Amino acid sequence: MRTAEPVGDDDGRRATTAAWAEVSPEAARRLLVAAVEAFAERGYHATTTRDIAGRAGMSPAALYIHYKTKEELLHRISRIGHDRALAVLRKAEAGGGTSAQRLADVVRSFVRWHAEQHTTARVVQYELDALGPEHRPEILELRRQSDAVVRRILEDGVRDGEFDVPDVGGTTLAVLSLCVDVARWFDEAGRRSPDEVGDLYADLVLRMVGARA
Amino acid sequence: MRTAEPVGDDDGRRATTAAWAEVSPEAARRLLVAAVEAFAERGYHATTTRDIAGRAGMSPAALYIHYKTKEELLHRISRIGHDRALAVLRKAEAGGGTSAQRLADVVRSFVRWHAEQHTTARVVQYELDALGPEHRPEILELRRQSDAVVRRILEDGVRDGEFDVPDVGGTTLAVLSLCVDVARWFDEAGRRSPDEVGDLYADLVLRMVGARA
DNA sequence: CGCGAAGGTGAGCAAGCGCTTAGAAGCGCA
DNA sequence: TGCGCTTCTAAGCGCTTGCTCACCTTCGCG
Repeated sequence: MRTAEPVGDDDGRRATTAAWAEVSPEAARRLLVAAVEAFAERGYHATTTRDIAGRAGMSPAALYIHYKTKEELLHRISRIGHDRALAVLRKAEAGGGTSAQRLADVVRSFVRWHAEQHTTARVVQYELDALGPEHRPEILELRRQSDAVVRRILEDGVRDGEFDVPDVGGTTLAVLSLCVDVARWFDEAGRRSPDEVGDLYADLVLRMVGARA
Repeated sequence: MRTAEPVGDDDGRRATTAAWAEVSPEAARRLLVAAVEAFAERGYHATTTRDIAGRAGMSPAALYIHYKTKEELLHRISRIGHDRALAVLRKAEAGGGTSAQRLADVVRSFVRWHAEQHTTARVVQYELDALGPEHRPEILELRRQSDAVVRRILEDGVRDGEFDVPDVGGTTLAVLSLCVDVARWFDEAGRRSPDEVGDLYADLVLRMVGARA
């Protein structure tokens, strides 16, 4: 049940704002954060430019000083969000260790990111279709690189005998689908913290690939 | 500009149309099938009533003879779709056998349904937020009943020692999330058939709960 | 055959949409 | 102080949206 109507200044909002600290100038950042929240809450198509500007405390016209179109906002969000998610994956992959350790690290941090940044992640992962045809391929390429990270680790694990995975392609799909979908259902008012979900999912995925716990 | 022909009459369309055979009169069914396809393709908010009517080969006004609003269409689709998904789950659960067998059957048939009816499932599972406040609770209740089926089997399996599941609630969430998300990525032109995905996922889930294969 | 109900249409309304424009307000700098 | 640049606003344009309305068919039935 929701307590405060608009957008409470709770942890979620702070986390969202902090994550976009690099965007400047400040007005552009405020608009972008407002857009992330609105898109995540209602979806891209159900969000109006007036709503975004209103959340940022500005007039509707102000939006067009910093962004050419509403779709450019979505593209910027998508681009930065995917970059961040991919960076999280790659950092975990580079941590080293056995295939099982790397897989667990990757899943744990990827899931934690999707839980902590579930507002951003929801936009990034579920509003892809709203991107224009000139921006979509770029984002799809980033997604393919995320797939490749997971697939690589699964292949490593199979090769060195750590994993028992009959269908590497299908399992890659399943693992990523599982992780990404966290953004849809995660609720920061719920019982589980991002860390807990990350640990749980790392364990579940290790079991899926037949690694020894 | 507009070709009177709706979308391609491929397998997907036939499966979708057949699934709604019970809806009558025929014009109402055609509109509903058109709405399912449009909502799945573009999302509820990006779909116009003119688009729906056009796909059904009718004028925009005809829609309002059979449905009061665009939202009523979504509600009807959501209601029937959730009923169907729940029926699939319950039938598999009632099949009997060990906890592991019941879980495998449930996952296999639930996933197969989400793959075969991925057009309907996409609407049912991902356009929930577009429902009005008077319809949403009814649909959420159906979803809770789906959760309960999976949770029940996990609890049974833990009780009789077949499963090793430290966090039943979290694992229930993960299993359902995994199955439901099939609707998002499944592509009937892709490499895997609904049966194959169902088998793969049943296996993955058995591993997740630590059941002996 | 005449008739009323049911199912369909073309035209169009009010509201809301993304986006633009004219001009005001604040700022650093001569 | 006055100038030019950036930032922001009030007003509103052209268009699309969900939906309605007056009217036209079609058809079962006395």
